This record gives sequence, structure tokens and C-alpha cells, in this order.
Amino acid sequence: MATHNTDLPAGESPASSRAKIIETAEPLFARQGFAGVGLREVAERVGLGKSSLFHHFPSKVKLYAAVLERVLVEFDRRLSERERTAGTALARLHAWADAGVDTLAENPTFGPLLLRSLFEDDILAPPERDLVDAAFDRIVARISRTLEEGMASGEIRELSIPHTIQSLIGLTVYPFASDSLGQRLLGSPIYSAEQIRARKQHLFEFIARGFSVP
Amino acid sequence: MATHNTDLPAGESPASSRAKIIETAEPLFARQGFAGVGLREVAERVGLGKSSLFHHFPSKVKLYAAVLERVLVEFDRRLSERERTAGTALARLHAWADAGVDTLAENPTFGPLLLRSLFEDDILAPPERDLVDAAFDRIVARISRTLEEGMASGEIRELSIPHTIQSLIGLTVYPFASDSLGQRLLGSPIYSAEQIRARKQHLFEFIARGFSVP
DNA sequence: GTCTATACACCGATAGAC
DNA sequence: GTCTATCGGTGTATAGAC
Repeated sequence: MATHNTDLPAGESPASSRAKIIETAEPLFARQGFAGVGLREVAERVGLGKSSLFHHFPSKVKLYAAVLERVLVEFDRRLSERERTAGTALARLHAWADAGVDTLAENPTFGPLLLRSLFEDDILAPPERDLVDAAFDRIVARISRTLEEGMASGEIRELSIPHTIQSLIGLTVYPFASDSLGQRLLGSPIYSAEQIRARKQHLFEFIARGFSVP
Repeated sequence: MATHNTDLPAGESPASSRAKIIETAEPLFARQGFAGVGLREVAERVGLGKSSLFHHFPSKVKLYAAVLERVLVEFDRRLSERERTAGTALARLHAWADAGVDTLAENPTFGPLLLRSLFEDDILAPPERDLVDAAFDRIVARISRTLEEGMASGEIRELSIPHTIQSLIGLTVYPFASDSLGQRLLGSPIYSAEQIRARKQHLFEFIARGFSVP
């Protein structure tokens, strides 16, 4: 009865325009950052007039927030798939590192966007900011819980949980944000199958060695 | 004989305006990134008219390059002070991690700027880009050499040098770029004496455990 | 070496027709 | 839901007086 067509082809991208705009803006924000992207460019790529964007998002900031939230939620979802891994805490951390690298490797915008969301803090304001923070907190809580569990059971050595989380981010997310440096350093793109495998192995070894009891 | 006063008060900041502009722009670029900073704001803080900046720097990009280069050169200089540390390769890596953290802790703009220089690659073009790349390469070469040396002598286990460098950057630089996240995670700013100490200890343990032979 | 004035493009955002 | 037209403001950069 609505004037809008809410009945969808089922299976076909309902996406409306909203999802399409988010997907189009995502790589631009990832590469250029919030300030570096103009809505004109986004609109052009979507195939809309600039003003039409404002029908779907009331402001540029809210579009950016929508992009970030989608990334964080998806990243968290990918980790959650491994929540019930094996028995030991260390095995779960290993599985999460594996899932994290897979997710970053499959989505080249995720590394830069996640990194930006972590150190460019003066873009989002309280209303949208809270959504992004909440998504991030879920990820942190997930890891913290398992670290505590492992330390309690004596499986993992005593270490500072916040510093460990920072280290895990630095070891996992950062390398997938620095694509060009990675390429210069490694000789081949970090997004190549070969380097993804190498990165995983490197990361796993650091986790195993860094976390095991003395 | 020159019309400009090239004779300096000796000890007093010669700085002319150039250095002052760089120092003023540095924290702005660190927080907001290249695209997020307007020359109007820089000029205001320096106490000049906007147009006067162009007398000292022919373009915004060259100012940004000058800021980045200064940071990279200074960072490299701080590492170089420990070049002749102790005897063993592992001790030198330890000393460099120590110096790196000290430098990042003393210069809150360095973390964000270094991180930006590593993953925002489409800002600088070949002429200025080469200067920044060269400064970065000196740091990488320094570390690579010592890693190779340690691996050759059997003091350090066999590992991928590029991936290890990426890991060291992620473990050392990244945490000092994410000030607000650090604060939310840690409870107190990463730039507090207490957290600097904690970060160092954490980092040292990861290096010792991650690099030692099986 | 600093200033005022200006050029010209683009910014995010709004109004209102269709 | 998309469009055209337009708003006020800012962006980098230049010209030229002082």
C-alpha cells in the first residue's frame, strides 16, 4: 500500500540507493579520508546528482559514519563466526587472528578505514560516534574476555590486556592499511595470496610466542 | 651583502619564518591530515596572511612534504644515536625500540604523521615524494641490516625481514597514533609516563620472545 | 617579506519543480 | 526519489602594491 516499492525481487540487491552509496563511498573514504572526499565525486560514481545524496543521508558526516559502522559490524561478524572455536583461549585467539586477516585481505578498504576510525577521532560527534564506538567495543570485549580467560587458566602469561589489544591491532590491521609501503617492502602486494599466507604465519608465531607462559 | 639578514643571533631561533610555519602546520596535519587542513588556519596561527605562506612554500603539498621529511629525519636521527649500542643485534634492536618509543612519546605529532606517511600514499608526487621515501628507506635499511646480522650469527631466529619491519612499526608507531583509543582502552593517556613505561615493557617482551631462536 | 585584492573551482547544504 | 538552480563559504593560488 505504500507508495514506495518495499516488495523486493528476493535475492536481488534491494540495496535501494542507500547501500549503493555506502559501497561507492567506502573505497573513497578509505583512500582519501573524510576530508579528502567530495560528495560530488561520490555522486558521480553512483550515477546520481550531488543533491540526491542528501535524500539518503542528511549530511556527509552521517554517510561517513554509516560506512564506518558497516565495516566494524562486518568485521565483528567475521570474528564472531569463530567464537566457539576449539577449547583453549589461545586456539580462539589464533582463530580470530586468522579470521581477521582473511577479512582484511578480502576487503581492501577495511584496513585503511579501521585504522582511520582508530586514530582520526575528531570527525564523528556523539550521536553517530556512539554507534561506531559500540561496534568497536564489542570487538574489544570479545578479545578481552578470552585473554582474561586464558590468563586465569594459566594458559596465557600475565600481560596488560589493553596493551595486548593495541599490539594485536598493530600487528593485524596496520599491515593491511599500508598497501604501497607493504609492496615496496615485500616486493609483492600484501593482498597477494602469497603475502597473506606469509603475514598469517608471521602473526601466528608472534601470538604463540608472545602469549605463552614463560 | 645580501639584502636578507643571513647573520643570525647565534643560538636564537633563526627559524626565519620557514621553520615557524613548519612547526605550526605539523600538529594540524597530524590531527586532520593533508586534506583536512586549510592554509588559512595555518596562516592565522603563524600570524601571517594566507598569501604570505606562498612566499615560503610554493604549494600546500610542498609544505606537507617539508613537515613529513622533518619528522622522518628527526626520527632517524634519534635511532642513529643508538647505532653503536652494545654488541649483539638483539641489544641494538632493543635500544632502537627504546629510542623509538622515547621519540614518539616526546613528540605527539610523530605517531600520527608517521602513520599517515605510511598509508596515505597518494598525496606526495615524485619530486618531494622521493625525499620522504629516502628518509624512510634509511630507517628500514638500518633495521634490516641488524636483523640480517642477528640471523646470520644465529642470535635471531629465521624470519621474514619485511614482515618483521611491518610488525615493529605496528607495535611501536601505531599505539602512539591512536591517542584517544589508547586512552579509552588504557584508562590513562598513552603519553603519560606510566603508560610509556608499560608500552616499552610490553614491546620489549614481544621483541625478546618474537625474535629469539626457538 | 608581508600585505590587499582577486581569480576561479569546489565545498556541503537547501529550495523547490517534477 | 531525482533533478536544476542556487546559497554562502572556503579551497589553493596568483598579481601587484608597499
